[in-house]
Amino acid sequence: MTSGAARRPRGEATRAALIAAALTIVERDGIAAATTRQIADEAGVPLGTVHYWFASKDDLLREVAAQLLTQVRADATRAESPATVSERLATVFETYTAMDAGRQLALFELTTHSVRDDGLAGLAREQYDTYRAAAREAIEPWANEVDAQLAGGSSALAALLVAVMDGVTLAALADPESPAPAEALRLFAGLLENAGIR
Amino acid sequence: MTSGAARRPRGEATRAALIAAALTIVERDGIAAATTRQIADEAGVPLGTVHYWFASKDDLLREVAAQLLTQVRADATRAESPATVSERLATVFETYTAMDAGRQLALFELTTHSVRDDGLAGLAREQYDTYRAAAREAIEPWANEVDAQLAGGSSALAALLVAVMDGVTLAALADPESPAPAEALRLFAGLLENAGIR
DNA sequence: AGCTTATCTGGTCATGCGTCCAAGTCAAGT
DNA sequence: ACTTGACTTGGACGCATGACCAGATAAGCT
Repeated sequence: MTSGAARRPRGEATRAALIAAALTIVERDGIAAATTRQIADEAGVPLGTVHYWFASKDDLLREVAAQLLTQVRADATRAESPATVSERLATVFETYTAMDAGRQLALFELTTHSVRDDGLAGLAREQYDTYRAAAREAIEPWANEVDAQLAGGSSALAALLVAVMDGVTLAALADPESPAPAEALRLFAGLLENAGIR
Repeated sequence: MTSGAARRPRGEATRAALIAAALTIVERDGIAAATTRQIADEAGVPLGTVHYWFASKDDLLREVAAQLLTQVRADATRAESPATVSERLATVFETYTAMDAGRQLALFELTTHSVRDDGLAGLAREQYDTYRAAAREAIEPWANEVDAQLAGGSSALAALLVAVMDGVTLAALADPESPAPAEALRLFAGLLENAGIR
């Protein structure tokens, strides 16, 4: 990460490093552990630098959240298009579970934190808008089929997919040993096929 | 002369009051806001009392979690038995949404907090065991039907119900204006009926 | 009565927090 | 060569935090 860019204002690199460091800590240790000191330490810069580049800690947090959502979008579009919905569901699930557990937790923490804290208002909504958009895009190939056969159409299905993935992920985080999340997901795929979606 | 007002020792009542106060704060302002001082203040006792009754803040937190789970169990069993699964689903959803938003958030915070913090290890697992048990109990009347028709049986259905409710609830918290959560739930009920569960 | 034990209380401790600032550094522009 | 302005730095500020303690008080027992 130290590679050149000598022509550009060096400062921006520091700013980016701080965001990256904050992201690392949020994923590894949680939002609560992301203090200004820890972040500065992780980035290898003195404490004072943090407040030169960010007016407040919440400002930094907002940038971290934006980066997190960008990664979610990237992960969502990266998955290829399998033949059937249940295969698609399986790959999406794999993408989720392959994702670092810390990042999964961070996304949940981000939601609750945003709902509680006025300083981060609206962030949770953007987060779930992003989720639903990604899901809608993922089922795009079956859109016509779904719209014809399912109440609420592909929009409702996208929302349901997000809900199921969220619930399954959270349950898997809470109890990694339990087979319940995987079973639930398999059942859900069966229900979809039952409804004529494949 | 120190201010008189010699109060009589209340014993265990003080302990219970502290747990109740902590619960109030956790639901109203979040786990992060539940500091020992805030709790003592809410309970109307001096700060020192907190550490007389609880060895550490985590100890108090554990009691709060236990109380929270007890309430969840009570809410789950309180609901009456409707005629069909989709009606049952609707009443469960109402129970969830009727629940204070603060409490819903608190339960999610509890999960993430427990997974992150070694001091509260195992709590999240107990939480989701409780959820699944409640769900299994809720669909008990249809157990035979479900076991015969659905892959994974009523155990898998219970897990899926929990996942859907969790996901839908979280989405509703993140964006109270959006109709997506309700749509998703309606679609899910339709999928169940499609599978022959009523 | 005195003695013992449980409960309560105000104050103190070290630590960590977000924020701020005055002085320092250094490359680019004149 | 000198000024400018972006960038960096170490230290400081006031406040909140979890934990702890020695002394005060009340209740129960002999």
